[in-house]
Amino acid sequence: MVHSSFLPLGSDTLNEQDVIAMKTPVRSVGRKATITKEELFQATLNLIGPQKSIASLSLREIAREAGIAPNSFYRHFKDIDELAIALIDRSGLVLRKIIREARLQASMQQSIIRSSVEVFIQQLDADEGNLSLLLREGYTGSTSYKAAVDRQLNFFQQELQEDLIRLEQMNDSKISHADLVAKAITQLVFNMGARVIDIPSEQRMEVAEQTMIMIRMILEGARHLDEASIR
Amino acid sequence: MVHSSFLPLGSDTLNEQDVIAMKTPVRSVGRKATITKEELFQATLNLIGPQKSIASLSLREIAREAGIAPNSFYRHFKDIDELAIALIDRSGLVLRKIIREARLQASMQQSIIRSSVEVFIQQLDADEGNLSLLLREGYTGSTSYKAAVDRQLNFFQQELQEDLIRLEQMNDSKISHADLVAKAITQLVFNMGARVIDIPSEQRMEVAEQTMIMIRMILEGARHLDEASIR
DNA sequence: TTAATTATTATACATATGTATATATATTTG
DNA sequence: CAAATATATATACATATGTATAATAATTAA
Repeated sequence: MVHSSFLPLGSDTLNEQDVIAMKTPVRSVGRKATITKEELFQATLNLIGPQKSIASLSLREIAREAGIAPNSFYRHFKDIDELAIALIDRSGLVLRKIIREARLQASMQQSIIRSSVEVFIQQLDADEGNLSLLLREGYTGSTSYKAAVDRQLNFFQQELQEDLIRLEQMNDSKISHADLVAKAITQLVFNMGARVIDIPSEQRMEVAEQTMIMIRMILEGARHLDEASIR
Repeated sequence: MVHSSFLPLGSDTLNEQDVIAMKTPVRSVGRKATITKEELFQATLNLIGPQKSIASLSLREIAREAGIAPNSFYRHFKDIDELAIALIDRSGLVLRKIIREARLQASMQQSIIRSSVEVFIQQLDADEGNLSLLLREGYTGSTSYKAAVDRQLNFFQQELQEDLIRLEQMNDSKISHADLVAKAITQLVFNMGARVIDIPSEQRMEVAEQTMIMIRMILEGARHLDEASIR
């Protein structure tokens, strides 16, 4: 728990507890020791969710959650947009961890499909904040948000493409349009993530299974595409 | 239905007449003659865009754009959420027109792929407001927004599935998992729409071509999936 | 230590918001 | 045509927001 300050600033409307706490201030009136960017990130992650995008947050809201004065925000970010983009980049790191873990499992001769999808969903539980942020802001958000998300998705896609080529070579088969295959799979997986994010875990696996079948279709299709007539 | 019965709110599900009936507003001195729901829809569509979701709009903003007093809003909708859901449903109509047109072209023995994707993009130009709304609110927005969008996407998916089955029968081939094929295609097409929405027309066609290849992969894959070993 | 610098908070203000209440004006009804 | 009703506007208010300015406390430099 990083965001909690010593003051009950959480709500605007004071309750009895707050009033009592004010009689014996545990914190010096002047100032909090230090504010880290990470605290502001965490506060933001606490506030956003499947329902609430970054754009819908106010500066004061974030400051309140972080337990700092509104103006202190400016010492760290120019405005919320600047924080948002930094946060998106940060979430991209989480994502790359996922693909790397998936790659590890895939190179263990397991299915790259299963590992990708399952690790993705797994991670969704563990670190919901980061991932949901990425998923959402890719569709909403300003142009610069989208660009930031796109940058991160490209990492995912790129590493996936390399895996695909490597695995196909091992299997002595060859797929056409490896780039598009990687792109399509990325889209489907992220779409899955977006839809799965606010449903209970049990139902998630069903969606995951469906997604795996879709991915199998794409892979099989890519293998047979040359032979197929173009209509 | 929760609406008070004396209000001329019509039905929740809009028909095509409602959409077409866009009256030009007549301004009188003291007061506006009548405010139609359609005017509020239009005002909202004017305000939102690739950058701005419904959730980010204020009631006063919409009223201002519609040229009415803030309080007049309440005569037509309980709050912005109610308007948003009605607007999503309305946009679904546009969508269904698209799939119908695509189906028409497909039954002309043209490729269902090409017609689906091209008509979709075409429509994106003609009626950007409606469609982008649907695309965006499906990922952002409250749970009820998502549900509303989902409802509309299911129409698309359902009709597509029927087309697929019919076309495959005509070709004497058979695909497995027709439902998943329809779902995957729907996802890819909508994803395409979301990405394409704020880029110039020339570049759109490239993304469209890519999407068509992806769809071909899925179709080919579905045809060969039975034979393929499940790994 | 003391002075200088930096980070944080306090106060303040113009502006925007949702909505309650009251009033005015169309439209419908008798 | 007038009364009744439905519908739009005007006014008002409590509250929230971004941010400018000033004051204060912690940290660093001297």
